[in-house]
Amino acid sequence: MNRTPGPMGGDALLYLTDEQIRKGIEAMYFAYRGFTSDPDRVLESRGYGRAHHRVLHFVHRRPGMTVNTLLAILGVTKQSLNRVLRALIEDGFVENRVGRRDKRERHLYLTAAGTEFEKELSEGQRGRMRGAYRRAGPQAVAGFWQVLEEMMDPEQMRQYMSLRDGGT
Amino acid sequence: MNRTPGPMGGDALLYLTDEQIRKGIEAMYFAYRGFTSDPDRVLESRGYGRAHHRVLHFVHRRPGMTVNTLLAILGVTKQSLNRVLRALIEDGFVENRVGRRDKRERHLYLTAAGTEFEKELSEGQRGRMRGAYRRAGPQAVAGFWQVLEEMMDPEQMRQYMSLRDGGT
DNA sequence: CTTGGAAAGTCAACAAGGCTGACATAAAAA
DNA sequence: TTTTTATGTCAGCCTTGTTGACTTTCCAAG
Repeated sequence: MNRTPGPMGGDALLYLTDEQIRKGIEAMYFAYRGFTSDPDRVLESRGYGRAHHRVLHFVHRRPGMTVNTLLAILGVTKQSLNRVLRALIEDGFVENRVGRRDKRERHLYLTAAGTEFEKELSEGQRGRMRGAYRRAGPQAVAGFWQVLEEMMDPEQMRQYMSLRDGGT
Repeated sequence: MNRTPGPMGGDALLYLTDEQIRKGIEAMYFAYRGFTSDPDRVLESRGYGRAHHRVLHFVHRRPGMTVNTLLAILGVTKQSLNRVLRALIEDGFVENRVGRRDKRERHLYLTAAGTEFEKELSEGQRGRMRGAYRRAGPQAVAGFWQVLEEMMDPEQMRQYMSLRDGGT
């Protein structure tokens, strides 16, 4: 479907002026800002930062994930993660269970309070995305997805998709 | 087009499970990371950060913009911007001209070196987006745009779109 | 069984880039 | 003349990233 010459004898590439590309870059910037603004407000009121939100999000998505896995997903150092994770554990939002098969590993879970907090954090974000999806329509959403996928780092994504930490 | 019931008697809303919405949230996170990774590498090699890139980008897009305008776009404090802007001016990438009509204002321009640097910074990003656009196809791109626009803060965007700093 | 390496955690020190508050100067506007 | 606006600057704080060094616990290979 792409690469086929258009009616003007050119091809889809011709429509991608530098101006359009740069507008796309700005759109990503502003959209990402809008996208994080809701949780940011909730986080600030509770004395947390975006780093805490990321931990809560991924632990919610993959309960039982190990610390090492989380490190790989977030792409930060363990010292950096540890500061954030320690706070969340001390405040009772995240739980740290010793691995059953491998006792060196720690598997991460959200507590009831953590689940509640994560829900509160992502509520605005989910509402915003739901609204955007609804107003733009299903076809637009499909396109949105395709382009976003193309922008991700393929190496990174292959790694993330293959994660499957079970076991206590 | 939206809100019209589909062939199943339901409507598009039915397809938006919580799982899909949350996957969309993750897609934004990972895509944004991929999106910034190219310039980040260039910046690091030169001892700059993302904040410098943002300044170069917007000054390139709107030459002659005032400091106040840039502050409004970036949404940071002037103390924070000043640190970054000062470095760019001292290093000869940005120029600071006194306003003609209002001599209190400083209008910002990229120098030749600044234009070059900006180009180098955005090169990878533009290539990535161009590739994503091309592989996903024009229809997908239109949808991508629609959804991104819906995610931006409307207040913020109305403000940005109306900017037009002329004058020296 | 010993030993090497992996998983996790911690301390210290540093940098970028946000923030607030206080203050200074020049120029426009009232 | 006085007030307000636009800009710039100093000092100090916070979060979240970084390196480097070191410990404890435990698995696994020899």
